[in-house]
Amino acid sequence: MMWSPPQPVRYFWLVYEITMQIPMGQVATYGQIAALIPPLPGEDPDAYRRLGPRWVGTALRNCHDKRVPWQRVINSQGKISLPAGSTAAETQRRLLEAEGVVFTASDRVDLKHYRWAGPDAEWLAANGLQ
DNA sequence: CGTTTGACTACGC
DNA sequence: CGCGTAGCCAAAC
Repeated sequence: MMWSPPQPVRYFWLVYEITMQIPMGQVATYGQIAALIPPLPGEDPDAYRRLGPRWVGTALRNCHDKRVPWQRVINSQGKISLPAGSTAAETQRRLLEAEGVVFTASDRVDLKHYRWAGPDAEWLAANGLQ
């Protein structure tokens, strides 16, 4: 990868764990997931804020675990971030539509309607977050 | 050694 | 809503 978080393994693992919490038919943004992962003591909070969303994308790009519903993670504009027109992007859209997610005429998902509210406090506590 | 490039965002018009 | 811009940073060219 071109750049990586201070502790790639921990970061990637958390991205996968969090993504697996997203319910079918709902979506989350890269930034939304990044915001759930706090820097460890001594790590640069600023770097997490600036680069977190990128790291989430990198983590999902490198994910080979089929249990992870990577298709439910899209960008802050409600659009698919994979290269437009690519087979990968088409696959993501097809998977989401199969879950009931509707795309607008501008190939966008209405985040107001489909955005995941985030993990509940119980899950966060059980995973040492917040 | 300068430029391009990524599964990102926020912001301006 | 569509586009451009800036911030970002290390690897690949």
